[in-house]
Order: sequence, then C-alpha cells, then structure tokens
Amino acid sequence: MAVTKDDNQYLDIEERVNKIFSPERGSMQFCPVKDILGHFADKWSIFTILALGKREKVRFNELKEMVEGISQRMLTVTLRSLEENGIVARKMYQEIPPRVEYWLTPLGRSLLEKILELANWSSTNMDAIVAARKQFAKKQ
Amino acid sequence: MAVTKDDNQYLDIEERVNKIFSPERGSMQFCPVKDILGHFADKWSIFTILALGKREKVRFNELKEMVEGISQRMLTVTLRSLEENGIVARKMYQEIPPRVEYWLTPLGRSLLEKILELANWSSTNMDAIVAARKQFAKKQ
DNA sequence: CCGTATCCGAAATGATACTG
DNA sequence: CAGTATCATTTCGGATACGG
Repeated sequence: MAVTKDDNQYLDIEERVNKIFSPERGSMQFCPVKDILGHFADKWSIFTILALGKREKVRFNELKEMVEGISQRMLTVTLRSLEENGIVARKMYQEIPPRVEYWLTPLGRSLLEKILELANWSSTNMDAIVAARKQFAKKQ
Repeated sequence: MAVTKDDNQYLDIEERVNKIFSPERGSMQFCPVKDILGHFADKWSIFTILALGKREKVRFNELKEMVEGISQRMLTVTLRSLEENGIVARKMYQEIPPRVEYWLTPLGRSLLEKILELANWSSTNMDAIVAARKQFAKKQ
C-alpha cells in the first residue's frame, strides 16, 4: 500500500494528539488538557470570551445584552470562573450607580485567538454540517 | 506581511470577532457560531474527538477506555451527536461478538485541528492559569 | 447598576440492569 | 461487545427577592 499525502497528514495529527496527552507535558498533579480545557469547554464561557473580544472594556449589563440568552446568574458565574482562571479582569468603580468593567487579560486574548479559529471553522463548515444532519435524519 | 502582528493585534481581533457575528456570514435561519459551536462546546465531545484523533479507527470500548471518566451512556450520546453532525463515521460489523468502529470524517479531522490548537493552548498556559487561581484565592 | 442569595424545575449525567 | 432502557442523582439555569 503506497503512502499517500493524506496518510502522512493523518499520522502527523495522530502524533500531535499523543504528544499533548503524554505525561511529560503536564505536571503530576493534573492533566492540563482535562483540567484546563475542561474548564472552558462550555458554551457560556466561549460566548462570553467572544463577546469580550468585541470591545476593549465591557460593562456587566452590556455583556448580558451581547451574550444572547444568558441569564444574569450564569453571566456572573461564568465571569467569576474566567476571572479566577486569569482570563478576565474586573474593575469596580465606587460610584452610584455602580459601574463594573470587564476585559480580557493578555492570557484571555490569546485564548480568544484559539476560540476565534473554532468560530471561524463553524462558520466555514456550516453548510457541510447542515447537509450531514439532513443525511443522518434520512437514514434513521 | 510588513506590519508587525502586535501593532494592530487588538483591533484586528475585534474586527474578526465582529465579522464572525455579522449577519451576512450566516443564513437567516441560524447563527453558525451559536448553533454549531454550541453543539461541540462540551467537554465530552471535545475529549472524544481528541481520542478519535489518536488512532485511525477505534472500537466503542477502546474509546471508553481512552476518554477517562466517560460513562457508557454519555459516550453513546456523544458519538451519536457527532455522527449526526458529520464529524464521526461509524461502521458496524455483523459478527458475534459485535464489533463497531468509529473514526473521524475529513470534516471531523478539520475540527480536530482546531481543537488541538485549544489543547495546546491549555498545555502551554497551564502555569499561568494555576498562578492566576492561586492569586484569586488569596484575594477572596 | 451590579450584583448575591435562595429556591425550584429542567436537563444532563451516572449507575444499574438487561439484550441481540 | 456494544449498546438500550430505566431510574437516581447531580448539576444547570431561570425566576425572584433583596442589598450595596
């Protein structure tokens, strides 16, 4: 069996996946992929980070408008989690009425880069996915 | 590229975020980012795709071993969802005992590429995140 | 305005038992 | 082996009330 270009590509990916999960990449306490990626792999975190990427600084209620469908509670919970992990910074002004601003830290902006890639992928492959769904529905 | 990346990095990102969400990118029925990304933005999907990237074809129980902590039920549910969206292909052999193989479609492998980037980001920035968590704990 | 606290229903997930 | 079905449990998330 001749090795085609595609085969090489596949083996390359396979190697990279294994590399990420290999023990020497992470500390002994935890696997970074499981612990860290598992922390951001939820839709509210992803949509919140994308929304924060739209502007330099955003106020709480502005953010609530931008992340469609999120409740006040979930936005608070999500922002705290992102703040705890160094993705988001927060500044509260002692005014009346109060004003609180959120923005992405440099770390957060680097994560945004990767999420943007994912979002672009969604946009690019939308048609293929919709087609796959129709195909799957037929088979059932 | 003559202009350095850092100079206009922030503005560039802001523009790209807005572009993804702009109406003309998606159909009128749905926003690809919300509908599609929201579909894969859960940890079991992400870990399953990463596991499938490790090997060319994987059997159900092998996969269950590879995705640590997943239950049989959630693996089934996740695989069906990925199959429905054209990310995963499935072949069942009429043998006893039964054998079922799963693998990533070309579309799935292109998604894997993006997820790998995210996983790499986690690995690379692990230390910064752990530091941020400690810092946050102190402030509370 | 920007939260927190609480409660409650809904949804996601796990555990277990069973089947072709 | 690779599921499905069922039930129990945990978690998520919305609604509401309240406070700085």
